[in-house]
Amino acid sequence: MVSPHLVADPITEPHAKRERRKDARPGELLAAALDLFVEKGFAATRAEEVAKRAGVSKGTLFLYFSSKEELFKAVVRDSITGQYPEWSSEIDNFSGTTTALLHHSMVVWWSRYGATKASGISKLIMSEATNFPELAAFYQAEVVNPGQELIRRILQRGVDSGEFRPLDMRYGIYTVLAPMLFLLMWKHSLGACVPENAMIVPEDYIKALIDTILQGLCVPVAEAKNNRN
Amino acid sequence: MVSPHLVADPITEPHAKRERRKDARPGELLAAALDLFVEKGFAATRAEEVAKRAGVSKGTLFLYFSSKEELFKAVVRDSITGQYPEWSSEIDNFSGTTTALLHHSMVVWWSRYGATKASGISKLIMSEATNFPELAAFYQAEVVNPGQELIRRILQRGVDSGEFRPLDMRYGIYTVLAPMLFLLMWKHSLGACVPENAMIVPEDYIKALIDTILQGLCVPVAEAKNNRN
DNA sequence: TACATTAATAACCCGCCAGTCATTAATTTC
DNA sequence: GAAATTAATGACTGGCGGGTTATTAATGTA
Repeated sequence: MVSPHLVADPITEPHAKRERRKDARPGELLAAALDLFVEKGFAATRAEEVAKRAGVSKGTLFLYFSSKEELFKAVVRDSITGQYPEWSSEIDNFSGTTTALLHHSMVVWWSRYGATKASGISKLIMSEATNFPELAAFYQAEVVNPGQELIRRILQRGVDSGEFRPLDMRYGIYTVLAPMLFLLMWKHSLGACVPENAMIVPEDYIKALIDTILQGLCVPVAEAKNNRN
Repeated sequence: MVSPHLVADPITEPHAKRERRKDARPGELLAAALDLFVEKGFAATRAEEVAKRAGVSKGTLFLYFSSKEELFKAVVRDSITGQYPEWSSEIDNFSGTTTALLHHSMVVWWSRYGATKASGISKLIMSEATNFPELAAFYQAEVVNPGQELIRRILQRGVDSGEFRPLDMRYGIYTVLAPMLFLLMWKHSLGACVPENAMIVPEDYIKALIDTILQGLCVPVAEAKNNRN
């Protein structure tokens, strides 16, 4: 998680019973909640188990967060939203081609988000949005909309420079977003239960993906004339 | 669902109490289960509610399906797996270009599966795979593997004919699969809770997608020379 | 040391739900 | 139309889990 712990992990370094540590509790509870939400989903995560992992009783959890939903919102704010400003300025300051920027952004997004525990939150939301509409609305407003805006800026940069063909931005962003979110979903769903031979290697997937996104499946018209067999 | 009902919908045409209709019950229970699994997911669907929607008591449900998991497997076999033979032969018999075949397949897949209730099953599995590993394994074996094989055959046809560039099939299939499954996920998750302006229109999404898949984002090298601005 | 404050606890409440089983009654058999 | 068969029922069980609260005890204050 993002928030710094004020003390050592309560699991590895157990404390005396009934120790009073008001400042440290929220961070420890958020860390435990992130772990369990990602592992089991929102509905299937038990408040008591979150408390236990954080080294406190269930009563203490509800002392710091008024409900399971509020706990979840706090986890999202703690582990996702905070990264946007940094990404935004990286896009602004990038000096290479937009092709390189796009490539770079996808690889970096995966290594700094997709490959981390926090990405399980995105999977959780897509999984449980319809059962918890308020959480979905919260996520749409605070995570999805700002995130899509970042992609839009990258693609617009390519169109403006003449590198990319003109795009309907309303759907163009999904050219990038859809395969990346699919990879994320896969990693946290079937990818976790699948036989060796059906495994996706994220780095290889992204490499193959970028190639197709940029050039398409078709043989370029110019080459096609020479290669006809 | 696919299986034909042997009698009219028990909801719209209620029957006398304790009517004995052994032949009709399984189909009605499968239909009710599909509705509710798609609407609420596997874990959140209540056996009693399935029974109620099918017009029977909970006891009767367990008379025909030994557990909730067996009920789910029966729903999958009833509503998805049955379609594969037809799709397979359509691919074999298609006589146009592979570009046209790919386009056609994606549109048809959406209209005959993605846009229907049954597609909610795919969303459900990606959502709950980690909580129900046996269901995930079942789905991987009976749905995912055969489905990916169909896509592979389409792409290989294009490579063989010289229309498509050579592809690493291990990842090439995801060029097609990922955006389509993302659309499906979206429709059944955030897409169901999202404001008007963030809505995805599947037909427009697919149109934009196919264009990019085939040609890529980049301006073709040949044109780029003329268009430089 | 005595008292006040409050962090932390554990028992408790209440509603839910997968799966069971004894009972009921519709249908079949003779 | 009586007996046998079996489809269907609904009450019941056992366990779970979000949230509450009376109680306990750690810490601060004087």
